[in-house]
Amino acid sequence: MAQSSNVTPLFNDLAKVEHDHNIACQDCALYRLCLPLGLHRNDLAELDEIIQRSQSFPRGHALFNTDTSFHSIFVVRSGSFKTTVQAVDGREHVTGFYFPGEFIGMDAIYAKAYKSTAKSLESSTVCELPFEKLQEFSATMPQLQIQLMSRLSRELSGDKSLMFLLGKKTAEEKLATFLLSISKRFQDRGFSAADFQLTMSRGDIANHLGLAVETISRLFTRFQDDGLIYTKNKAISLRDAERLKQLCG
Amino acid sequence: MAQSSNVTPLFNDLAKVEHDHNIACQDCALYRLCLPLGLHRNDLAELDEIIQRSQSFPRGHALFNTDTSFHSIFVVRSGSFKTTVQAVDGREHVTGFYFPGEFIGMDAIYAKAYKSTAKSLESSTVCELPFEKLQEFSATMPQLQIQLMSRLSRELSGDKSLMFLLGKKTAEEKLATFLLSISKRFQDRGFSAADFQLTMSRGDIANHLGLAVETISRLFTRFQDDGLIYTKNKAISLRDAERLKQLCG
DNA sequence: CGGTGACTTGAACCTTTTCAACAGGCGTGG
DNA sequence: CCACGCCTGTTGAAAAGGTTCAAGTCACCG
Repeated sequence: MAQSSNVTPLFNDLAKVEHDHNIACQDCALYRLCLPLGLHRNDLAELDEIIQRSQSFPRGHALFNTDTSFHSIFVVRSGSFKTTVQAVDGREHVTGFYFPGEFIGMDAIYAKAYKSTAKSLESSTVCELPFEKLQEFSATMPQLQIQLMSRLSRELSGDKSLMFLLGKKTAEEKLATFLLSISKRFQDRGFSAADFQLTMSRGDIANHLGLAVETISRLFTRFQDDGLIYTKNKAISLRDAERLKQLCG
Repeated sequence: MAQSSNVTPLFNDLAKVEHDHNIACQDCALYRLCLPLGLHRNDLAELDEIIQRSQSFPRGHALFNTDTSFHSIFVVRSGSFKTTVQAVDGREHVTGFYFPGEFIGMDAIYAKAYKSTAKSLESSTVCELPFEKLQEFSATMPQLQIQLMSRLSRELSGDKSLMFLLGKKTAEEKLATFLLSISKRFQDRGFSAADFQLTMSRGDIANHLGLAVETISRLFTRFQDDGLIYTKNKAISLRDAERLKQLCG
């Protein structure tokens, strides 16, 4: 288990990502979740050329921050990341968590500057997509363009849900929603929906959900006492996803 | 003052929008804020053809809801809108307010279905952009494509800030931030940054900021007592924008 | 094995919500 | 044009959900 901590991948292919830094898009286990989906074979080969596959970053590595000049958007290849925005007074908000196949840095496109910071939560790798070239390619690959817009739109839609969560949900509903969201994303990636590692700290979860760490801690305890989940440090098992769903509000 | 309630436009041109439903993009006062910015003259003329300019909607008109089938994204031409997302239990969150030149419905692109509802806050008009055609055009107009991505990206970035606001700011900071944001947007549109009409209700503001109506009401009173603002029903004057800015956190 | 940071637990506190009552605008219809 | 009624907004008092503070435990890493 080199870079991704999440137990045994159900798709054998997914293991490949961990070991080969230079695997091509068409052979990548993430293909069906990733940008190239729907591209013609030739186009894909071309796109493949411009993608820069990173070496493994250690936990806590900053992919970019607000001082980094904007040239690329990133796709998580293995591991996981968090993004944060900061206020002048130092307060920080965790705006999202990102897993393999998910895009980071799209909110930087319009200003051509990163407005946020991205940090790895564990040993991780990314595919770097130089934005200029991506845009050039889009001009001749309508499918690529559609994919990019689609990605942006999906994140937008997710953020609206997150706004609802932050603005309207109770602590209990927030955590239940969060756990199921993570579960779903692991499942989509061929991992168990019930048992997984929370790669982020309790502090990160609390921050992301607009709660205090203590509240998260208490909720974990209560959920466990109620037989909804079982936690042991970073590991978590969803014991009653159905009841958890009902708690989402 | 037919459709837009916001006092006297500083740009004379802006008044035109109010009266001529079929004004072309290149003659539109919103041009510099809108999608066509940067398009070549010929391309613009082509784009112009596919844009459907709406008649005036009354206050409370639903531009779309989750049952509407997705065909178009919209640009506000005059007036203002709010978008909301709903939970199964009926709870609703106001995810944003939209003013002339701003885009509505971009979060629907990826699923080809509206996940939210858009309602006019006053008598308003929109430009409807059929999405299929927009995508066709984008294939041959790189500038259009860039504009669309840019718009999506900007909204994304704004939503991250909103998440920070909802998750980390106090009631006071939330309202101060909100007022300055609205002020800025009016200013960008050639209206006074200091004096304007809040076209949305206190309830909408409260909901959007994740607060109770009573809290908003109390804050308005307090801000007024402190000489920061002056309110009379929907009308508001920012008396001390500097101090307001310091309250934003 | 020891130290440091992450997590947990308890208790007091506080900001915001909820409940309740009232005032004020606005639109409708007489 | 005024009166009525309803919805929106305001204000006060009580309640609560979550935070903060404080202390202690636990896991991980050098």
